[in-house]
Amino acid sequence: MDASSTSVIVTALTKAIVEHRLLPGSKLAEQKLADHFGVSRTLVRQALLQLSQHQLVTLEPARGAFVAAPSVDEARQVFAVRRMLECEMARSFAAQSTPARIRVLREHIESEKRAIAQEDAPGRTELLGDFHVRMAELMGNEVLAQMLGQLIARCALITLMYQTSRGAEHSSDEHAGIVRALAARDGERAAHLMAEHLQHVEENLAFDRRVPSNDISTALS
Amino acid sequence: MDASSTSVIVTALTKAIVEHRLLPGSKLAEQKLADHFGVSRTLVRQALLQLSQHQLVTLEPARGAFVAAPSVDEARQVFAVRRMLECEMARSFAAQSTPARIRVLREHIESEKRAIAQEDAPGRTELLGDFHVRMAELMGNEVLAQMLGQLIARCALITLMYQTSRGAEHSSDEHAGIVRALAARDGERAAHLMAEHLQHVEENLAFDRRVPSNDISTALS
DNA sequence: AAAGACAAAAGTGTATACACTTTTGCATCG
DNA sequence: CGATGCAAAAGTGTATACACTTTTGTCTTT
Repeated sequence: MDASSTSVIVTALTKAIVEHRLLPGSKLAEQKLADHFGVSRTLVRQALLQLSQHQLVTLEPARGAFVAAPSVDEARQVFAVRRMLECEMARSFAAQSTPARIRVLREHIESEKRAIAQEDAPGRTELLGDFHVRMAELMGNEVLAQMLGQLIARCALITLMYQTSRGAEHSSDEHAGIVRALAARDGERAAHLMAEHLQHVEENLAFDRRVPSNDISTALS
Repeated sequence: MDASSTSVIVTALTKAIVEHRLLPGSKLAEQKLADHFGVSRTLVRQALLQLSQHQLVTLEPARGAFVAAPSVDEARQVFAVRRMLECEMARSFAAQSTPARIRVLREHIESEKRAIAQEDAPGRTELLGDFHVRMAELMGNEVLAQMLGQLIARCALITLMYQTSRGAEHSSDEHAGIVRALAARDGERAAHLMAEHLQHVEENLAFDRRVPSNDISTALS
């Protein structure tokens, strides 16, 4: 029971959705995807089923699969969960901070800065999210890392349409601040900065323009 | 693209796994399950795919599906994530505590006590886990509730084999203590009690006997 | 010309078929 | 007697077939 062919499709679709090459509400017809990937509908269905569990795709009975259009409300809930997880994560990280780990994070921030300088919007957003996943991985907790990965992919659907280049720079600077606190093993400060950071990212969302959408009811609401 | 037939299978298998009618390591042959549920392998495969994403089942390429046997290490990681989430959850809950919500929790604890008195092991374990899911639901955060639900089902695979009746009573008492703190809107105390509670549940695991298993390598390790 | 009905087309939901891999049991050989 | 090899059996992985639902476009009726 192999997932390799399926996971290729999942990865490709995830990337396309998160990078907004597929807009929220877009129909994902099984046969078209099957043709595109050169496989049968069977594998496409498996992939769509997985994506629906990751909340990147919604399945409507007998109508098919559509790129998810998370509501602002849903995004808020996701951010609330991220705050719960990530503030504690920052605290724990500080307690078990090592020079090697700090170096990894600093290097990651360098990549962020490069992507921002080059105005590489998709790469930028991906890296800004990956900073948080990287932290989770460094803590050696795969469960946490996987969970955060899903939560962050889920927000990416929303953040990408709102986040401006300025917001990106701001985020990267805040990452740097968090790493400084971690390096100083100041868990309280790290947790506090993380909370503020997520607050800022979230604030960048709700008070901005609406999202372009392929879904009629969303577009006209 | 309906999931209704599939979800019946998912629910049934989840229940069977969590209640330990299917032991960790058991082979889940597609055709046998298909015969049992009176459907084709197609739907069974969909269900197994979902269960593997919930980490209740592991898929080995070309070898099939097996009931997951989470390692103690994995369980620890799950508990670490639960502590992060649930302590913060308790704090937030206290801040927005209402008499109605407290009542729901108190009533839930009554059910726990009944199940314990009747020595209903599966029901008891389910209810003890549901207390935490119930809290998440009362906070109106579906994302959180769904996530906790998965985490808790995942631990159930391990906890059920270790938790003694005494441990169950202890847990229920600790739930009551948490609710008292919530009712008093004492967020700090609620968070602290929640941390202790999860600590206790976790401690009940690792230092106990090994798990009976159908999986050879697990059984002989 | 607008509304409704109906038929064709498109697309999903499930079952089945078939290729390929792993497992199992037996026979052969050392 | 134990080990090796091989063939049958069992089981997974993917494709295809077919039933049924939704959508779409046209024709009729008012």
